[in-house]
Amino acid sequence: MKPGQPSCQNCLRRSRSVFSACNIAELDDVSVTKSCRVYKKGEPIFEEEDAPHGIFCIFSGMVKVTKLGASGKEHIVRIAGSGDVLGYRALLGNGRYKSSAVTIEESRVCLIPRETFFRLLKENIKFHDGIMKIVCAMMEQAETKSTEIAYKPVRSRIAEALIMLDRVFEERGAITLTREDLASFVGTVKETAIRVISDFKEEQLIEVDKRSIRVLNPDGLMRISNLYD
Amino acid sequence: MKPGQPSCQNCLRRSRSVFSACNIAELDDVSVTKSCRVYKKGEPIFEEEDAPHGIFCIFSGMVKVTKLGASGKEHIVRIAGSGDVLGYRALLGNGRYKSSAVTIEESRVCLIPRETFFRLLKENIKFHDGIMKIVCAMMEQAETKSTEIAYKPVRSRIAEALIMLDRVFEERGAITLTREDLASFVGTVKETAIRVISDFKEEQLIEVDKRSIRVLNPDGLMRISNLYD
DNA sequence: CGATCACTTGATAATCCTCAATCCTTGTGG
DNA sequence: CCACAAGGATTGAGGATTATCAAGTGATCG
Repeated sequence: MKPGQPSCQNCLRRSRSVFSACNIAELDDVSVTKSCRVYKKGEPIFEEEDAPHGIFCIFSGMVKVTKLGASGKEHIVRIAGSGDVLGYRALLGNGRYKSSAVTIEESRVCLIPRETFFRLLKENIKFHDGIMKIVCAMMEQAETKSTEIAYKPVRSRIAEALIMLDRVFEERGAITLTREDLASFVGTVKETAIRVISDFKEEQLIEVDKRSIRVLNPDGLMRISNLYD
Repeated sequence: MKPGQPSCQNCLRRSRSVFSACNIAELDDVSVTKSCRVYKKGEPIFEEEDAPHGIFCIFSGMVKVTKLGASGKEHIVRIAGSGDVLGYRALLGNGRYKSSAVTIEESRVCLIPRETFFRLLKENIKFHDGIMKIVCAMMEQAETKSTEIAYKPVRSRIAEALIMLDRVFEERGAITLTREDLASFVGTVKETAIRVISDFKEEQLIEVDKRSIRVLNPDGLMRISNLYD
């Protein structure tokens, strides 16, 4: 393990990550070959059309995965946190990144080189299976998302996003996304997001303190999310 | 091979499908274990929340893959044709179908049982790799689609869809989707789709004959698709 | 402690959906 | 082979939703 780098063996989120499929020797392999660094808030980890050199694993912090949409608007595809991996698709699909990853808070992120990744993939069936399951889950998520953007009104989409983000930000105790990021996560503009959020506050569904949103009534939000089904 | 069933060895689309990675013995395995049948136009092949028993391979015909959206509207996730496989995600992800597949014309479809599928997956690395690439490509496609539905106007989305469908319907010589299906493919309603299509006809970008649409000026459509980027 | 970034609000306007009525196409049964 | 039923396509009017623009106020950070 290189100096100043967190070891995979001691990674708090390991049990909940794909690397839970790896044995000690394999984790050692990863620890020795990876290189980690701290990204400041707002710093890009990789960008659309870059060529991949490995997969990234988030040790701590929060990252938004984005795609550039029409008229330069960025669409947030998903929010990734500690224990999540990024950039596997470009490697597996043998192409370039088709999205960018940018930290939304200071984050410590490890880069596991492609050779190590493919070695694990080949030698550890459970790891391979785990990656496959992630890709399938993401595919499903993306399809669901486009269906929802197409046919659910903004109010419902924001209600749903808040429920989902509440889980992602669980350990933070509150959702701390800018209104703009929240908007681009559900496919709308910040002004609209602001209005809906302030409605939800009125309706006591959430509690807002500056930048942070706390969900008070998930069932109520869930109902709104499905109101127009 | 069971009587009345097309053999994989002679499948016209084999060279362009994932099964191009298979050798004679493997194709034989598939041919012997699969079961094929003809689905009438509009007949479902599988439906959301069904449990998967294998993967489907389209021998001939056209199939729409759909998801149920808000207020019962169906969203067409993609259009699959001859040589395309369906239903792999539910098997790989170890879950149920999260979308439905319905024929949009009479189609001959083969069901390859899960055991055969997993056998191929395990024993043929190239096949495995091919499936992985498909899943990655579909994930990318879905993410792109949600970004576009979020930020591109209907006119642009329809322009783009026509270009893409033109390839899918290449051998038919024209795009033969109902206005309603085209609408639900781009995430709008049939009336809006009809108006945009008739604009495109006015502008000589396409040629319309009854139900079928022929693209005359792909570059013009491409320009419209990217107009608001 | 100023400057930058985020948030808020209101007015206005564009886009797109809904509803309703009508017409055309296609396929089917007599 | 014709007639009619059913499904698909079309058009127009009206209205809801959501985006845009503008003009602030409040927060945060070097």
